[in-house]
Amino acid sequence: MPYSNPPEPRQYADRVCEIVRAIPSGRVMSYGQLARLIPPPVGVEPDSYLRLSPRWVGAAMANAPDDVPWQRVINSQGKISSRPGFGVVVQRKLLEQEGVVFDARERVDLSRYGWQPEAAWLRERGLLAWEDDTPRQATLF
DNA sequence: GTTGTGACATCGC
DNA sequence: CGCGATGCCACAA
Repeated sequence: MPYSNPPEPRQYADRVCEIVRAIPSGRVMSYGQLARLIPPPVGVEPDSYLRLSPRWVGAAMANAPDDVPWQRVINSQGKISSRPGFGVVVQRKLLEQEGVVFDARERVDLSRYGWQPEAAWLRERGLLAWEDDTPRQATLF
């Protein structure tokens, strides 16, 4: 499994955190969804980017500053991804305090709690907001 | 130099 | 719908 890092990990993480900070309380985004808003760094092929970037987002969350609502990032199945030394219990509790409801299978209904930034907000920051959701070569990292 | 192991998504059964 | 395989890397100890 490709666990490579982005060309400029810090810069990439900053972009990720900027988006996560914008997620409203009580809403969630998936790692992949988040990644697809950020254009592939120069030198990274779009298909490689699709394959690798969700992990990069995860890595960014692992080292996120305290002001980043990391609990609002979950996986594409609507479930909390467990990490070593930090059970899913804490994250679930934080989300429930924000009003997020989990079903019997520990899943969140993404069609209900999923969130996506406004197109204008994304444009201002050089992020992607195309309908086809295809990552493009667009940024200078 | 080796080894272990990561906050994922997608596709085929 | 669930489960397993795939991707084939970087970095700390």
